Amino acid sequence: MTSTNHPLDLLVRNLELRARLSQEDRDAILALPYTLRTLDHLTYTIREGDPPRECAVLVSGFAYRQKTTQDGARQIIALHLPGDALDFQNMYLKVSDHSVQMLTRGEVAIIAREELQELAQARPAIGHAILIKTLVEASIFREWVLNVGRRKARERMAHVLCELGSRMDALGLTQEHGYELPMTQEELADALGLTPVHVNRTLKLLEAEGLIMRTRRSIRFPDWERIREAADFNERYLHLDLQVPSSS
Amino acid sequence: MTSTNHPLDLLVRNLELRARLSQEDRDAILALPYTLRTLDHLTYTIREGDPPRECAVLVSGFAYRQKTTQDGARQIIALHLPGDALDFQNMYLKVSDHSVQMLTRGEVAIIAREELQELAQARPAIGHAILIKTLVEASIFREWVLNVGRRKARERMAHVLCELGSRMDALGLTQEHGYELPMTQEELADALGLTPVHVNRTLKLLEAEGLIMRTRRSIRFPDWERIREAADFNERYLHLDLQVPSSS
DNA sequence: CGTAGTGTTGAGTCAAGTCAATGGTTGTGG
DNA sequence: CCACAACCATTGACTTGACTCAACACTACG
Repeated sequence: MTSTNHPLDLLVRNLELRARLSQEDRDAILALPYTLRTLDHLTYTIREGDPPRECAVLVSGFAYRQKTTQDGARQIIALHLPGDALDFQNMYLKVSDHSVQMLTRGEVAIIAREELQELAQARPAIGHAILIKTLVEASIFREWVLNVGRRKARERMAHVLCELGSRMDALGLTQEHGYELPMTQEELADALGLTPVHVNRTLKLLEAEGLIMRTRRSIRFPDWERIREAADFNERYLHLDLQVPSSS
Repeated sequence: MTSTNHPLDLLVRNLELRARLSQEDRDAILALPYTLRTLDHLTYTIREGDPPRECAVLVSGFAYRQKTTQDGARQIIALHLPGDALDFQNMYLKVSDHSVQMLTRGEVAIIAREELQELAQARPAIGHAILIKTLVEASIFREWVLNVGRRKARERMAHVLCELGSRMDALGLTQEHGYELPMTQEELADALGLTPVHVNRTLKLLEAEGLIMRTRRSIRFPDWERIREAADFNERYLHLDLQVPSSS
């Protein structure tokens, strides 16, 4: 199922969605030494408390960021799609403050932290692109604080479904406003700050309202505008366009 | 009340807590052109939807980041202390995805976005320091997702009180584990994803448990270890030490 | 000394959680 | 190919943490 392309191709395309790269920049990224590895569901890429030594780039499959409280409650902080670098948030810090784990089985390209840091320093455009990516990730964290802090279960659920839809769409992973949702209801609960039981009820509610259609793990939106509104979803925070400041 | 020092001194010291700067770096920051301005409570530094043109550095007073839902519910995403740059999160993006507002009256040094960006590019150590600061801010966002998503009101409240205590302590703004809490209960509620009424009850509960002492807006912790435990507070996520990777 | 903004308290309601049982799917090994 | 096991989804009955509404008290400042 691996494409015939270079595994880091997705990363390059992902960075280029947000920042400009020259041909040399692209080539330099593709020239990075890496190890390709297939990871199972639940495999950790990094654990809270560990010093980051490498940066994993998701080639296929999905992953998430996660923190837990003392008494074991888990909160999923972010979801990651193919092409995402999983460790930009960690690799410049001494100790990781959260864990990253595979949401599905998938492939990962592992790059040594120093290699990536040197490249970012040697090629400012790449360093800039990485900065932009981390800033956009931070923006998503902020939206999640709002989502979990101030929206009710129905809107909250609709909101993550919209976010995933938009982000998958930007990567061309959707089929007519529908996609495979690679999460169990328990995982959804941990992303939303709810219980699995309530997630189930909320999904059924959205379904009864005609806002979503479900078959097993696949989600479709019969009317994007309607769910967008129900979710209070505004994709501005995803910063999906090229981040070249309007110079004036 | 302005110190006789350079207004950007606090920023330099703040950056140096996390990254190494040379004397030339320090001087270069202090040589930045800026405008000093006194802002009242609730004045916006930047509004969601606006293009960032400048970066405000907090010289005195407090500020916060904020987003609101369609129906007007507000969530405070982060709190800022003197020395914090309020717009690192925005200034490399085309449009701001959230607002920043003064929590108290205070002074702000305003620097043009391009000036700061050019400096960051010309002096890699400064660029690196800015990157580290944004990464630490992102770490705090993540902890807030966990706090709001998975902790009950009592722990949640205790947790922000601890965070503020720790951060103020790092700046030398506390007196024996106590500090002036510059927020109304309504603002606290918006930071915690609760209602003002419940904030009031939760504060009284913590007080009754002997975990905090209050007089008007001032907070003291009779027993830091006890509240730390009650809050499930681990300051790792604040990355309070110098972020030089353990090379091995 | 009056007024506006905060803080405090009580009573009643509701969204979401808990507990517990039942049903469905998928994958695996006999 | 079937049967079982493990995991996941669904549902109902009940509980609870947090919200709402509403009144009242305090404090600071003009």
